[in-house]
Amino acid sequence: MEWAGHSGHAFHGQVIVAATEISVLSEQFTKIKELELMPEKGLKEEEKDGARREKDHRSPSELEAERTSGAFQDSVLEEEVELVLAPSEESEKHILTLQTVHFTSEAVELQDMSLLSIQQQEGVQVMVQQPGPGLLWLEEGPRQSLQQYVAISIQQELYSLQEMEVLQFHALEENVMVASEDSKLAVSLAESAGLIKLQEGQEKNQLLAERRLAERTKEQLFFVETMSGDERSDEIVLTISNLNVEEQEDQPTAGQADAEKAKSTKNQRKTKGAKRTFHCDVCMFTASRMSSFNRHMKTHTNEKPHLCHLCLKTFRTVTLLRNHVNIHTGNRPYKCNDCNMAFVTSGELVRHRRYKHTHEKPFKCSMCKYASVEASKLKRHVRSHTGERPFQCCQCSYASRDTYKLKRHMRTHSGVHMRNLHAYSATELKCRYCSAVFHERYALMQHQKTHKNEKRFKCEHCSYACKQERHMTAHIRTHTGEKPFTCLSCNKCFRQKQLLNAHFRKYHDANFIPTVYKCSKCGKGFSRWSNVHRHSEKCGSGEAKSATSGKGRRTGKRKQTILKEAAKGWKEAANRDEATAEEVSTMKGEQFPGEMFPVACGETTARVKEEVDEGVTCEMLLNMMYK
DNA sequence: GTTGAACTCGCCCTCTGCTGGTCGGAT
DNA sequence: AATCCGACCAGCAGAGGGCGAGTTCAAC
Repeated sequence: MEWAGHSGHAFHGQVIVAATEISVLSEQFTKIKELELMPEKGLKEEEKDGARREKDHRSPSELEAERTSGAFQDSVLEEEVELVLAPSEESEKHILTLQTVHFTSEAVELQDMSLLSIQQQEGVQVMVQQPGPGLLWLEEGPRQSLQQYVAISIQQELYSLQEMEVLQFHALEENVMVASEDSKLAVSLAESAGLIKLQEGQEKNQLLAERRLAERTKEQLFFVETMSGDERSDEIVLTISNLNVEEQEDQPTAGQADAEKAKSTKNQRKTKGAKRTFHCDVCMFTASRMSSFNRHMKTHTNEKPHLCHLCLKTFRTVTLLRNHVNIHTGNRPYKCNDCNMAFVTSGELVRHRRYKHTHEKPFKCSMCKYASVEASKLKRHVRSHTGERPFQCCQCSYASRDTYKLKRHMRTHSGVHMRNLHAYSATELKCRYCSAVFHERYALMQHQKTHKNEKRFKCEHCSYACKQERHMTAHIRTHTGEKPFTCLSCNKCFRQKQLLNAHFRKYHDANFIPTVYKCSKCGKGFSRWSNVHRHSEKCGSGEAKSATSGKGRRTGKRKQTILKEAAKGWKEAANRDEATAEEVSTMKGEQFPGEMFPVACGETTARVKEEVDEGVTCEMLLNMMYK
């Protein structure tokens, strides 16, 4: 395994190899990197034409680079360095200790290069201590398990992903039967993932340790992944997963043709009998096919190689890019037959038709009659039953049942709310009740509340005080004698408009029937309720009865309250379908027949009938119900 | 490996109900 | 003169509809 950096930096790792003579120039790695820019293509080429042909297409400089690398590899054979990559327990993840071994040779052009050997220490994670690029040494240990994972953590402050951008592997493709030096494939670490396969049949120049490995195992398949560590650890995690599942019989040799390869692949699977299962090291994902596994692993990366040339937005797949471009071009091939709507995908059209036309709602609530077009809507709805509020406001105790409500709520902590209430106002905001001045509307409102129930308007001519300015205005006229309201019929003048209105009704309105309040004991009539009350205390009758225009026994205000309450109850009953609209409409205009109202309202109806009784028509009630 | 369908997530919108403040008319 | 009450408005929250776009999966 080789690591190569760019921009003159090199981080060169070699599988199970060490050397005292290293003559690898950074620019050679740059060329390797160029090859790696199209790893999939390279992979395809190799799979199609074989490793040797792929090599033959390389430029002379690339060949030179490879020869150099080969020389390096040859040389390192002379001085083997101990390395350990010893998987043990099945499906167990190991953390390797990285130790550094410095080169002593003066010939090493990469002066900062150091050598890393890896020793397994289960559960222990040791960081690289010294800065600068180095060699990563891996040696496969006793092959005991079906799946083995090795995670190597390297502090990001020492080696950024950019510095380790290029990672060159041996055969990377599933079931690729060639894993010779010549079939090296480049995979960018920026892609975060790649496969390395070590297997039987290494060529002469293959690394010694690889030979050891091959001797012990006929096939080793590693999945190598890099990712940024979390914010706290600030490190790069290199995960090497040994995907070798079981020893295979009748395995084809490296020199077989493509047709043979496909056949052999089938044979392998057939021979194996059991299906391979690929487990994602990052999440719980498993896949039975390598292609699915690879595709899934891309979801853990930010790799989006497909660029929209119109807005420079990038996408993971060609399909996504194509859909996106359709948005630019307005190309919406899926048109609704029932309206003029059109969509990019067929799924959107189906959903649209369910919402607008077919009203098919496959997702039904088990607790009520609610049904929805989409599962997410049902999930959201169920929270209204469970009371679950998983979205907590970070600034107050409010929690919402969905993300949008929380977002909308957050506006009360800023945006609309803040601008209206808490924004600084250059103009002075004066208190309407005193001389206080504020520059924030919220502060003004809070201050003005302190004036509530305060008789802040005080007469300068007497001790009179009141709460409202309009009352003070009327009072002042008692001192000034001003009477601005004149009766158009008799020219009599009044200080208040309402006094003029009362005068007009009493003396100039022929239809006006004055309210008479009668004492329930003696029947004496009064024009004001307060006079009846005062009289009844002397008369000993207790409660006086209102006889407003002879239509009721309660005061108008009390009757209104009763009717309002009853109307509310009836309306609720009507909403529960206990009274149809048709039934209700037939009541209109009729004298109050309580028995015609919904049975559920019987109690309320009876009370109203008792307390309000005659003079109340259904129309009056219905107007209250449906106004 | 590609592709399309199904699935999923997230955003924005409307409708509705509740609450508090203000104002003017009624009592 | 004092108080009550309804209309109106603004702000907020609950519930649900509609759709854009990303992800997963299986067939080819």
